[in-house]
Amino acid sequence: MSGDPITVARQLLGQQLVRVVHGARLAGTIVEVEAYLGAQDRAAHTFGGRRTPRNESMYLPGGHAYVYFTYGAHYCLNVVCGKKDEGVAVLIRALEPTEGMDLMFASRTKARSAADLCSGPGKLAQALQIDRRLDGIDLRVSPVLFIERVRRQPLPENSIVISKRIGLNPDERRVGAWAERPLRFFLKDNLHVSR
DNA sequence: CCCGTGATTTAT
DNA sequence: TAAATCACGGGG
Repeated sequence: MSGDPITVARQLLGQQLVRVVHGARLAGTIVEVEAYLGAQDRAAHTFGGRRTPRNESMYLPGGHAYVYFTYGAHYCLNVVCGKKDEGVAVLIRALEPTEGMDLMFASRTKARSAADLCSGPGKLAQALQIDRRLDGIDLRVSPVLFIERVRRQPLPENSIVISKRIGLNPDERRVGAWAERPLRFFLKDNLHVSR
């Protein structure tokens, strides 16, 4: 959870994201992530060192949570990595649910199957009851949201697929060619990846 | 394919 | 103060 965001992104694949609500565990295996590279990254919230009330927690030291609200409806969870004030993070885009699926279905009334539960950043936030109240928490000490390192080694290279990041607009002058950069990592053939 | 959604950011 | 943006999801 500290280090460069591409390395951290790959290390996060295959680990468990755990949320505890009223003593119950909701958890899933991380199957899709995206790296955001900070000031140089024209698609990152911290591009050019921009600092606003919304993105302030993205400048915290590695291991903290950056949770933001977007499109009037959805929360997205990032794992901040790197050092204080670097503004780099990994967006958690999808999980394969492993624990507390009954509670996830209760939070996500639109979900028709297990694959609908956490197959997108907004979906997993809803399934795990993640909102702005968790913005800025330290994932390494929090009892309500944390990562369990169930794998010691990164997954084999041939089980990971790399692509451009989702949802970025290349026509937007600010983003430009950064929309095409290969900074999305997901598990090959996994049914819980978004789209 | 299109559209709602509203907080947040950016332009006047 | 006003306008534009948006690391999305759901419905046709």
